[in-house]
Amino acid sequence: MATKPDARRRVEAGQCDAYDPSCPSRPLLDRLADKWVVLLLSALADGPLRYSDLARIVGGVSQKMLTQTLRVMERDGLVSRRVTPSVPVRVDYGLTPLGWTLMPLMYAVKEWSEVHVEEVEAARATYEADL
Amino acid sequence: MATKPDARRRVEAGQCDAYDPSCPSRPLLDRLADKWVVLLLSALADGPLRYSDLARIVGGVSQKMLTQTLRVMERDGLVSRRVTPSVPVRVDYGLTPLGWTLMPLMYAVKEWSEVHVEEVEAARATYEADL
DNA sequence: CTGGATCCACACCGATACTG
DNA sequence: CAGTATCGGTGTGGATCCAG
Repeated sequence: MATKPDARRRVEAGQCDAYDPSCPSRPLLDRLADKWVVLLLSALADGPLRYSDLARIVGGVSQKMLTQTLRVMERDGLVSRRVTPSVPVRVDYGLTPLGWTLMPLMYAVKEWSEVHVEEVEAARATYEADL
Repeated sequence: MATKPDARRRVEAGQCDAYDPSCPSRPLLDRLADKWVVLLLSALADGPLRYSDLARIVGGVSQKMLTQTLRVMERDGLVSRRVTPSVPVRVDYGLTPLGWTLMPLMYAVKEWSEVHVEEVEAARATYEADL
């Protein structure tokens, strides 16, 4: 718990600003602002899931994007990967403590799109009509 | 205020699910899960801003992406665009009531990346080391 | 079952030049 | 000031095949 106060101090001191393209938080934000990251973190909200479960829950995701996104999230310390060396092999993905702090935000974005999609569609229809 | 209860009912009934690629909320989520959307909505948290202000605050954004992203957000009913026909012309962008409900979520994501960037960098270093 | 590897079309996006 | 238009490199991402 030594890095969080430091980071918070840097943020308050304006030393870490996602508005600044040279700040490390910018590429991080770029990785997080991703459709699959939002859906995968949301899917893991209720506990660890197997690779095939994630592929089933998150519809339309290709094997490539599923594996690729999980790798990046694992690399960033958001999800943990546990391999059970059975035959066939079994792999479970779960949220790390760090990923657990991000999940609610992503879940909120997913829910927002579900709840407000009709309002957005209506706005789009109005915009088209006024064209 | 008639659409919101309907939408919420549809969500609770499972008729609107971002996990389903054929649900309209999926392409919406895809548009929202964007670096520039997060930064622009966050930038408008303190009130309307001019085009040039947004370009200055959100570093590294090209004219093309700035205009394009603002157009999509306007079309989706997230931001309002008000033109003052002076010379030279002045354009102000602000959050709509709908955009105002989304802004806190995006702002939270931006702040998360700023606060936790060091932890993520540390996780990445560990991942590289274990390779 | 859980990927890794490859190919390739396409969309994205930055740079640049130009305009009311 | 606030865009529009266009071009071209680059990366994304789906499909497919293969492997442990």
